[in-house]
This record gives sequence, C-alpha cells and structure tokens, in this order.
Amino acid sequence: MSRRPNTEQRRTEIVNALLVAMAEYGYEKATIQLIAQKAGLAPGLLHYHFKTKVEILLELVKTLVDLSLCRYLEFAESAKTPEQKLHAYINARLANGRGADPKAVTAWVVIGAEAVRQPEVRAVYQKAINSELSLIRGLLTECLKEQRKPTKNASRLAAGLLAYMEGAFQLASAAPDAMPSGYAASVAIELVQRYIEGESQKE
Amino acid sequence: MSRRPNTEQRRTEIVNALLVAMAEYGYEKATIQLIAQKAGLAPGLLHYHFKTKVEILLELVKTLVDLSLCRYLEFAESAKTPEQKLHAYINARLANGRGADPKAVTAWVVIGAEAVRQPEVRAVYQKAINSELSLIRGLLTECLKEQRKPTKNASRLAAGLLAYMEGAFQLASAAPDAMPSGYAASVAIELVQRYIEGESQKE
Amino acid sequence: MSRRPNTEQRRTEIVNALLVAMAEYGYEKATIQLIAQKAGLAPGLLHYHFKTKVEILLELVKTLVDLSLCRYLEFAESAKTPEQKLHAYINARLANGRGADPKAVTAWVVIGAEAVRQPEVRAVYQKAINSELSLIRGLLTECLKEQRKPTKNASRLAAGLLAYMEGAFQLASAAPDAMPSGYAASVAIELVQRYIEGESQKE
Amino acid sequence: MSRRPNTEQRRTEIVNALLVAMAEYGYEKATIQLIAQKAGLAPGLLHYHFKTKVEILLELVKTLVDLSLCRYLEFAESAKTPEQKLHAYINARLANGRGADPKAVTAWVVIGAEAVRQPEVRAVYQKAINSELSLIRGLLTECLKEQRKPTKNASRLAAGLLAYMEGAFQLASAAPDAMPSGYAASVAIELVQRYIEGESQKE
DNA sequence: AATGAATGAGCATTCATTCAT
DNA sequence: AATGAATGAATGCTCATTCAT
Repeated sequence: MSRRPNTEQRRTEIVNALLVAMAEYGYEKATIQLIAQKAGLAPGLLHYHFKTKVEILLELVKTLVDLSLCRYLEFAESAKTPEQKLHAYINARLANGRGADPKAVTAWVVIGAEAVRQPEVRAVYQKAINSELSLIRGLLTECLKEQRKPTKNASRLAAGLLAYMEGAFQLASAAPDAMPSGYAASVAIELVQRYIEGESQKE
Repeated sequence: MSRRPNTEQRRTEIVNALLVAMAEYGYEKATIQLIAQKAGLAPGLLHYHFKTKVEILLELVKTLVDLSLCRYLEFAESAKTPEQKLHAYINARLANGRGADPKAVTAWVVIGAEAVRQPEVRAVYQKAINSELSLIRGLLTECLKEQRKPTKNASRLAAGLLAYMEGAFQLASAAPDAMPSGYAASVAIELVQRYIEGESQKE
Repeated sequence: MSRRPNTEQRRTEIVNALLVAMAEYGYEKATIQLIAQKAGLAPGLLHYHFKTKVEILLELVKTLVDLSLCRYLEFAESAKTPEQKLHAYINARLANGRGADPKAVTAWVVIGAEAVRQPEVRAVYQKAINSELSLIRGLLTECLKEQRKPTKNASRLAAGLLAYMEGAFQLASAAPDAMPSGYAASVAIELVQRYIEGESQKE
Repeated sequence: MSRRPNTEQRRTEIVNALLVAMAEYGYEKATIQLIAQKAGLAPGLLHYHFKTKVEILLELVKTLVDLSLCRYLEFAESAKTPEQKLHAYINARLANGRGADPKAVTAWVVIGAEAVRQPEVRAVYQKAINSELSLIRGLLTECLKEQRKPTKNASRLAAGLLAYMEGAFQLASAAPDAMPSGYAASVAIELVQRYIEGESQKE
C-alpha cells in the first residue's frame, strides 16, 4: 500500500555529500546543485529532506562530532592508565593513518569559519567546543591526579591543547606542505607531558 | 613620473574595509557593495583600484602579514635574550591588550578557510605560514642554543607553536566564551618553556 | 456499477481544505502540500482525486455557489412577500451570525482575483455571477411589480446590488476594522428600499 | 565626473510595468522577469531599485491612491454644491470614458486579494481604505447637512458606497460582460440620492 | 579618479506533478 | 486508494563585474 520512508538514509547521503563538497569548495561554493550531484540525487530532493542548506550543515556538525567521539573511544579501547587514555585521545585526533579522514578535517575547518558569521552554526560549534574541552579537561585532570600534581591548571591546559588541535587541523588543510610530516600528534604529546612534568608536586 | 595622487590611500581604505566586512560576514558575504559602503566609496571605484575581489583579499593577506611582523618587532624592541625575544613574539601574537585587533584575527581565520579552496589565496597563505615558521624556528633555535640543547626538534616545535596560535585565533573568533580568559599567551609560554626544559642537555 | 467507496468524501475533504488554505494564504501559496496537510491526506492522493490543482479550485467554486444558494433558501423559508424574500436574500449574503462563514467569504474574494487571469476560473466565475444576477433581478422584479413600479431598471439595480455585495465581501476580508460593524446588510436593505420607493409609480 | 541618478524615473517605469503585468497575470504570475520585460529593463535592475518584489507592489498602491485622488480633484474642479462634488467623486471613480483606466482598476482588485494574505500589503490597503472612507464620509455629510438631514448615518452610508465601488471594480475586472453597460456610476448616484431623500428631515 | 546604474549568470528555494511501491 | 519520495522547471534574489558619464 504505502511507500516505505527512506529519509534517514537520504539525509545521511546528503550530509556526506556536503562533507565532500565543502572540503573541496568551501561552504558557499558547495552549492545545492553540487551537493546533489555528489550525492547522485536531484537538486529538489535535497530540500525535500532538509528545509534549508544550513540545516544540512548543522546535521554535518553533529555527524562530525559523533564521528570524532567514536574515534576516540575506539582508540582508547585498550587504554588502562590516564596517560594511555590521553595519548589515545591525542592520537585519535591528530595521528595520520588508520581512519584519519582529511576531508572531515577540512570540513571541520570550514565549519569553524562559518561559525564566525552564522549564528546557528556558531551555536552548535560552540556546543561542540565545550564538550571537547570537558573531555580534554577530564583526561588531563586524571593524569595530573595520578602524578599527584595540582589540577587547578587543567582548564587552561585543556584550552591550550584544544587550540593546538584546531590549529593543526587548519594547517593540515591549508598548508600541509609547510608542516613537518607527522609532527602533530607527537609534538602534542611531548608538550603536554613536559608541561605536566613541569608542574610542581602537591604536598 | 606621473603623480598618483591618492591611489595608495584608496587601496588601503578598501583593504581595511574588506578586513572589517570579512570579520563580520565572511569572505563571500563581504560583497563589493558592502566593502564600498564600509569604505565610504562608490562600488564602481573598487574595481578601478583592484581588478577583482580576490585581489583585494590577496592585498589584505600582505597587510596582515606586515602588521603581524611589525607588532612582533615592536614587542621585541627591548628584548635582549633569546628567551625575551620568544616571549615578546608569543605576546605579540596572543596577548590581549595593547593593539590587539580581534577583527584582524577573525579576518585571518576567514582567510585560512578561503585558503582551503582558492589556489591564489592558498599560495599567499602558505607563503605567510612558511615565513612565520622560519621566524619561530629561529627564535626557538636561539633559545635552545643558549641553553645548550639540541636544535634538531626546533622545526617540529615551531610547527606545534604555530598550530597552537592558529587554533587560538580560531577559537577566539568562533567560541570566545568557551575559553578561559587570557589563557592563550601564558599557556603557550609555559608549554614551550617546559618543552625546552625537558630537552636533554647536549654533551 | 463499480463501487466508489469514499471518492466523493475525499473530494469534499480536499475542496474544503483548499477553502481553508486559500482564505489564509491565497491561491498560489495554497500549495498541494499545504492542502494535503489541512485535509490530513498524503500529497500524492490529491492528484489521484483531481487531475490538477485548478480542478480543485473549480470544484470549490461550485461548492461555494451551492452553499450560497442553500443559505438563501434556508433564510427564505418562511418568507411570504417579495419584500421578505429580498430581505432574506440580502441577510443570507451579508448578515453576520448564523452560519456566516468568513473563510468562505475570503475564499470567494480570492477566487474573484483568480478569475481576472485564469480563463477556466473566469468562466465558472462569470457563470456564477450571471446566475446570481438572475436571482437578484427576479427578486427585485417581484418587489417592483408588487408596488406597481416599472421593472425596466431591475437589471441595473440588480447589478448594483451585486457589486455592493462583492465589495462588502472584499472589504470584510481585507479591511474589516475600517468598516462600521454590521453595516453591510442593513445599509443594503435601506439603499434598495429607498431606491424602489423613489421609482415613479406606473400608470 | 559622476553619473546622474535616474532612480526616480526607473522606479516609476518599474511600478507601471507591474501595474500592467498584474492586470494581465495577477501578482504571483507577474514575475520579476515579466515586469522587467514589460519595462524593457534587465531583471537584475529591478532589485537594484527595489529591495523586494513586494516593495514594488507597495509603491504601486501609493501610486494608485495618488492617481485616484487626482482624478477626483480633476472631476471636482468645477463642482460647486455638495451634490455636484459627490457626483464628481462617483463619476471619477466609476464612470467610463475620460481617463478611465481598466488596467489600474484590475490591478487594484488584485491588490485587494493580496491584502488578504500579505500583512505588508494589507497595511497599506487598509490605510487607503480608511482615507477613502473619510473622503466619502465628508462628501456625504456635506450633502446631508445641506438638505438638513441628520448625519449620523453618514459613516454607514459611506461604507456602503465604498463597498459598492470596490465590488464594481471587481465585477468590471472579472465579469464585465455580465454587467449592464455603464450601470456603475448612474446606479450609484441614484442609490445615494434616494437614500438621502429617504432620510427624515431634521427638526 | 569617480559615480552609480546596468548586466546576467548563478544561487537557494518552491512546488505542481509524477511514479514506484 | 494511498503513500511519500522524486523530479525539474521556475522564482525571487544576489553579486562580481562592466560601463557610460
């Protein structure tokens, strides 16, 4: 009798097509026509499944946030100590290889620039940043505690690490050849490790 | 030979207007009309002084690079030791206060996203990144030398510091409320200092 | 022969949904999707029961004409004299209260504007106008005859009364607050009565 | 040096083109392309002189209101008595011949239907209706006073006359062939005259 | 140098209609 | 009968660029 809905699948296809198109052309130049073409769909169909173009972008932000969290959980699966978890996190975010997705990284960079001017995008971006900060702060706090170091600087260090990562994404997307190969994860780990070492012991 | 009465000034006005417009609306939405309005000029005049819109953007990149170098030189004026110079550099880039220009920072972030997709922009952006990397590497190398530490990691550390700064710009532009206030410069200095401290002495 | 289970009912539902949608959004903005939603039906179903959108509109015109005639017959049920019938008619069309349907009135106004440009709509609209004119002319003729007045102006007066009513519909739909409350029926009755009084007696 | 603005002229051209297009196709089908074509201009230019399509419509309303007032003043030029003025008004609005503009009438009808659904249009439409009501009320009040009749019904009668006129416009636009030729002005005058005659003398 | 109107390609979005299920 | 996804032409609007003055 009735036709079976396939909206969820179509929405996913469209969001992925935006990811690809944005990584290549940016948000403005990732036109509905182009996204439709990358998804192999008729342009009109995109507006059947999404009310506006920015709604696709908001969905993409969600998708990337989820993806990023999953990737950490995967990397952290066998991690026991706080330090192992922290390294798992940094590697999940910055290491090349296994499942690293340059297009997703570039899309994230473009989203960051859109967050500058589009309030709706900014809102979800900020939410994502806050979640990430919490996650990092937690990981750092555990490391500091284990080494009997004070945790009062955990927030500031977390902010620093997040900045480092966001910048690494930016540079990987826009000036990869200028950067030493594979620096990102290893330098991050060293910086954080030595920062913690440098903290004076609690009494 | 021929007098060019006010061409240079007009160009500067236009470039500054783009800076302001971009910080607020992004590159695509910073229309010629809008830039002209911000500059207090007629729209047609912009194409008299610049062939295309992207040419204004390229000029803006140059301007920002110059500005940024000047700012460092200003901060470093009284610096004697390598360490003082390094701190001067980091403060010039990341500290709030004197002459900090949030709009320029945001414009730079937007430029970074445009570099992802526009080859012409990418070219000048990469050039700027390379210059900056050289500058940082030099500063770090001096610091390491003075402390009789090996300099072989200077490049990788320089890359890390640059990533950190670019990310700090991004987050300051798109999620300022999420970040601890005034973290950027101080955390950067601590991270680098402890990294250097952590380097094993040369023999 | 073949059973048509619910086709008639569905068609009525759809026509009523168009009535409601048009009163709110006009004809063009009363989209198939919107009509379907107001009718609680799937969009595709509308084109099963009606070939095109304008066909629904034509059906609505018929419905409104029928409705309007029924309303008169209802009001005229207890009317004996020609004057009573005329007043019943005017009240049926213009009086507030019992069964007055502002949405139907507004829909009729919108139909009148569509008749300006759509030949198909214009055809049925004109047919409706002609019927109405005949009806009014008949009522007026009876009144004139009874008062032994000449009937040669009946057509022109009928046209005037019809214009008055159509205008009252228009103003009730688009500028209700500007009009004195409840003026429409009573002023119409007075105008017609005094017009007839003013006619010179037949000899 | 600078180019002379011609905006006022262009705006007038565009508004007139909308008038013509709307009389023929209605508001929705009077597309920007079509209006531009009727005006002999490039489509993009319409949005240079008007921000949106509805803004052209609002300007058209103003134009028609002005036109209608001018036409009355012209007709009333030689009118001395209140009755002459009233007749001048009715003839200015309803009589065929001299300067009668069927397209303007039809455009006004279409505007009336747009007022049903577009708040911005409704606002200016209502304002126009209120002005017109005031004008008519004034004319009727003068007539009543002169004949020493009470003026308490002037408002209701004015509303009735306005309704009559709006309806006459509607029918002239959508069903001209159904109406007796030239009925509108003469019947209106008779109706009003006999209404006033029918008012009981003041004591 | 400067103005501001003009152009036209391109954009997101809408929507009647079709169609496989 | 019914569903709801799919289509694609059309729409209002944007905007870099051009150009007559």
